[in-house]
Amino acid sequence: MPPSRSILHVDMDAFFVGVELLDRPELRGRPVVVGGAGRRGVVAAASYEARSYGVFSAQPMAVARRLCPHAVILDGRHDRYREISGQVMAIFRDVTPLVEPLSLDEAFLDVTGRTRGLGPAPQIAQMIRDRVLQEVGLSCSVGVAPNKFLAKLASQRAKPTATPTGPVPGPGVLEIAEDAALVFLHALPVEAIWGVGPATLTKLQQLGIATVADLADIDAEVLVRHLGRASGRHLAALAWGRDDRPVESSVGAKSISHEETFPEDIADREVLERELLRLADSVGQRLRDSGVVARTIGIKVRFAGFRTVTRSVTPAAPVDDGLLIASIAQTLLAEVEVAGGIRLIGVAASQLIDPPATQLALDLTEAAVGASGPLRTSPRPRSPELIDTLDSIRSRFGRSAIGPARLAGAAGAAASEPGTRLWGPAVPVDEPGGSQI
DNA sequence: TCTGGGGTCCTCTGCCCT
DNA sequence: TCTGAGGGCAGAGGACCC
Repeated sequence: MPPSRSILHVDMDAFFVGVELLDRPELRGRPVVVGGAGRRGVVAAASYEARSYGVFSAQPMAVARRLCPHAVILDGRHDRYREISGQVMAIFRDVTPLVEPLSLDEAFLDVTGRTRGLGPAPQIAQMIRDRVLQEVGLSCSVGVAPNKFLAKLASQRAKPTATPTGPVPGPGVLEIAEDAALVFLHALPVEAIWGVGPATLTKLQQLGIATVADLADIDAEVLVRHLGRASGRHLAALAWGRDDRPVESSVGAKSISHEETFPEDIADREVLERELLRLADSVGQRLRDSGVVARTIGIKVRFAGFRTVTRSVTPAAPVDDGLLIASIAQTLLAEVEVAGGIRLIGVAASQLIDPPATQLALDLTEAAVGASGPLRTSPRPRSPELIDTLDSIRSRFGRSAIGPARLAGAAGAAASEPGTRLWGPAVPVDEPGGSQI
């Protein structure tokens, strides 16, 4: 029997909205929605006042507007959220070094080794809540349990709830003790389990499974047959509250990607290639900022009818130069029929590794050819010194200070910076072009 | 109503090599 | 020389999360 652990799951309450209210306190108490304001935008976060009207995350913004016409709708400011998230994570790391961020607004903490000095885990949880409120000005909810799965369920139960008459505060801290876990767990609907989405739910319902208790009763091999080996075994264990995954404090990114939904579908290949160049440039910049190179480059294309395809290739040498990534992406796009219109395009770098000791991809064209044949457009190799110089100009004057000449003067979606529009296309705006390479 | 952006993980298939 | 089994890897796509 392994020794019992004390795991916390800390989840910020309506984080993006909370950050906006820090900067605009006059909006407190009003329904506030953060997300893409354009025709194809979706809701990224809603205040509990807005949720009382039926607004929720991932909902199309058009629906949110109809449900709550008087809501204040704000565009997201990702840099600001990242900054505040850094302050919150610093508090967590002050409590324990074992912090595993899941996203900007939530993290697992293993406080097993801190209970002797700081008191029982629920007391540590309350201390964290108090500190986040006092030092950052935001509220959060904390789940306390012997493992990650139960801690996450607990934090969801600790949160405020939205009711038709307005928000109702939650307990803030909720502990699921080991001996009470099964009673709590088996009463839940099966979709409460982390990892059971619409597709898995349908399969489980076909097996007559509606609650976690039903799931616990069924033979694990039946689950494996219907859901696959990994998912089947994992769900069978979770149904009994078993989850021995450790809190991992140093998990590096496994892929870096940028994608963009256009305000209108695009069938012009030249425009799409320009978009790929812009996205690839950003991906390359982030790879270099992270000090990694990518073994695999892929594109994602979503057609007008919402069908999505991906294409990827592993070149002979790893890459981190935006121009080269763009060439690879454009080669992949050449295999895709775009005449019917494209609503989304994306570039992804995966299989991230440390840069090789020797300078990578000096012959860039050869590196990119790899297994996939010749590039559609062969980039002129850029020296590491040139790339370093460009990076330092951007670091000093901003990302838009300098960029590929092909992007200069591009309007609308093609002119904005990937990563700045998070929740759908905005209304196209004129932006000044930066310097050119 | 009409579906974002950035991720992770898993499964399946086909290919290559032994 | 041919054939089949099995492992490893790449590529594509699905599902899920926040």
